[in-house]
Amino acid sequence: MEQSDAAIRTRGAERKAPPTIYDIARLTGVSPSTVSRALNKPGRLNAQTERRIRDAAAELGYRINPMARALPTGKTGTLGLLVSDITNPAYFDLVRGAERVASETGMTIVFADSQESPELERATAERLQTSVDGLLLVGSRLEDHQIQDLSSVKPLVVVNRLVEGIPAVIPDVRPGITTALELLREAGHRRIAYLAGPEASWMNGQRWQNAFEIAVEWDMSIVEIKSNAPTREGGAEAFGRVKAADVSAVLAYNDLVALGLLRECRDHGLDVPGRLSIIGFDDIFGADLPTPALSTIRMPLAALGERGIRRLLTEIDGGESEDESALPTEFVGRESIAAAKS
Amino acid sequence: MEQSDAAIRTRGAERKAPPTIYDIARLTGVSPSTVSRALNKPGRLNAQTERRIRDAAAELGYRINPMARALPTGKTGTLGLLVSDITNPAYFDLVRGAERVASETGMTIVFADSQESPELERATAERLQTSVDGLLLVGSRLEDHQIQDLSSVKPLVVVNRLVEGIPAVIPDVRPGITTALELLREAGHRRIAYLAGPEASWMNGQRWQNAFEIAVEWDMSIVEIKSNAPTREGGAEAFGRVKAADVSAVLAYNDLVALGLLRECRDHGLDVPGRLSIIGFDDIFGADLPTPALSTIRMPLAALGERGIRRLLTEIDGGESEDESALPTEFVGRESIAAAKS
DNA sequence: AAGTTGCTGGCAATCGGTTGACAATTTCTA
DNA sequence: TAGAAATTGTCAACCGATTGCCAGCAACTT
Repeated sequence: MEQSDAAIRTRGAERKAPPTIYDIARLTGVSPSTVSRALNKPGRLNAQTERRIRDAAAELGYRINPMARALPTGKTGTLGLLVSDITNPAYFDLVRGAERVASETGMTIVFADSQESPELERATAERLQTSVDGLLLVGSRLEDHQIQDLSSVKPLVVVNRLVEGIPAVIPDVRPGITTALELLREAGHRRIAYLAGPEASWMNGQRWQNAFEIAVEWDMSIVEIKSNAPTREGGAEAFGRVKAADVSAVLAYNDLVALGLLRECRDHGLDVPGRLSIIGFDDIFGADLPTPALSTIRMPLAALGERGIRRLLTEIDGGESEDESALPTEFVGRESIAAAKS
Repeated sequence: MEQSDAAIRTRGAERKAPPTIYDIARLTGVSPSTVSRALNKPGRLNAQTERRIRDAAAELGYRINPMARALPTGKTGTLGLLVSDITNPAYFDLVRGAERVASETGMTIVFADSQESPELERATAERLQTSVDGLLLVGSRLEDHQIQDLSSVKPLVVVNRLVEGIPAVIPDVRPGITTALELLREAGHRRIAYLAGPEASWMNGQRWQNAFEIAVEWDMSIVEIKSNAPTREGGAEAFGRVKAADVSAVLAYNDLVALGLLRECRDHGLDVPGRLSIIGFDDIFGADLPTPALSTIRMPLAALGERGIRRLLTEIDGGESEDESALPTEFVGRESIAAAKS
């Protein structure tokens, strides 16, 4: 009974309109523009007047209406963050980093994902652009010119991607891969495979490219194996091809793929790391959970998110920040690698 | 060289203002209000005129300015989604579900987390409220009256929580817990523990309450063990207390805690499930990864997200939807439980 | 033929802030 | 003490849509 009464009360409650600067103006006997100045241009007004207005605002519980402000200024106080797949744990830390910087600077982040679909990505990006001050594209699957087009509308920064003329924040995968391959070589591995990610992913290209160069330089044989999706399912599904490739170690596009493959190996009785060593990328949540725990190349995700937002903010301010150096990656050794069977 | 040229070109580009209805009006020789009608009130205008205007809009690449529309209508087309901890994989599916419904209905979701801090949650909620049409509070750590206060400002729906007078979407944990305890009892367990979550979590109360009732009914002894945080660290940290409690099975507040405890057991040589059975809640990403794989009580996360948003939308429309039934949970048996040592 | 009705489209006010220009008042300078 | 300079607050236009009201016109009634 009480419950339903309360329900009616709350639902029926005609929510009173929030106070505006006009209310404050009336209460303090000044004009609305004066209120606006008191709140936004400290020092522009007489100190007493400003005090009086601020007090009144506080008393009324005034909150600025972002929409109303956005109209004349064109600034919404919102940033868009678009990732390729929200269910990839790799984005946790990145989002956290981005969020921290944003809230420090009083910005709000709108978070969306494109579910690995370029078409959906473009549509979402365009939709977001109408209501944000700038866009952060993480691991975009769009083509260069599409990104450039978007960038001509509103400030835009890419993460994990390089596009001509577009400000970017990227990691340097070289150190991590170098350490990983070094270890493999020392452990006697001579034939390795790279289990690929999406072709549209720039990051995938980087990882393959670097692994390739280093392997060649060190006289290890390396092959690229396709996978259908950068997910655990995709990794599991590639098991047959990996097995057929007759390699002793696999570098997988990311930890999801690596975990999928790892599990499939176990289910098929293929000993990891006894007969096959597996290395992933990202060091996502859960990489340390399986037995054997997954070795991986850790990306500086939080830093990528932070820098990405910071870069976007200076871009919005029209600032001329030079490109910063790529953020280093790091190999994380766990149990999924061992010496190659001779 | 090319790169820096391009950089200058794009950065220096004075981005042209996007087209407005005034541009369309000028181009087609009608008044702006007519353009507005053509675009929003199909049928209100002469079919030919409408066609002409729509074509012109398409040609100019017109996109409505949500801010400008929000001012007179008061509708922003945005919904706020506030979770307690963005790094909890349990929210994946929930967010995905919410996002799907939102984008189906043309709404944008603003996603934020409160990092388990009630103070931050309140502040974030208030900030969001100024720019959204409604708020979805998932696993809120606020007190009832705080939620009621928020609800008096803008439409609000809670998920995983019940507050008097506030529309809610919740799961029914009973079936899952029942099955789990049934299994434990059949396996000979007589002394079990519940490893608690945050006191401010309503869901924690539910899980404990139900487990308690069922255990008592079935003559199993049950104790509640505190944990400091609903994370893997929190679970690991509780190991000592669990061990000291001399129980043969643990029901943990969520999978994160369960995974933390599981790992700590392994590291301390305590055999799971040989000497201790462990069950979590949520069935998050990674629950199946460890050895032994974690048994858990799965929550209908995607459905919670979907229903939450749908409920919020009818709330915004002022619709009088009655409360739907709670969504059932389901026990997922994996390797982390076994017969109790006699 | 006068009156009704229905369809089209324009006018103008409005949402809640921001900001350049300016007037009124005070303070400073010589 | 007159005149210049600095300070303080108001006016009014503007951002880009939405919408109630109304007028013009054609078709339809009776």
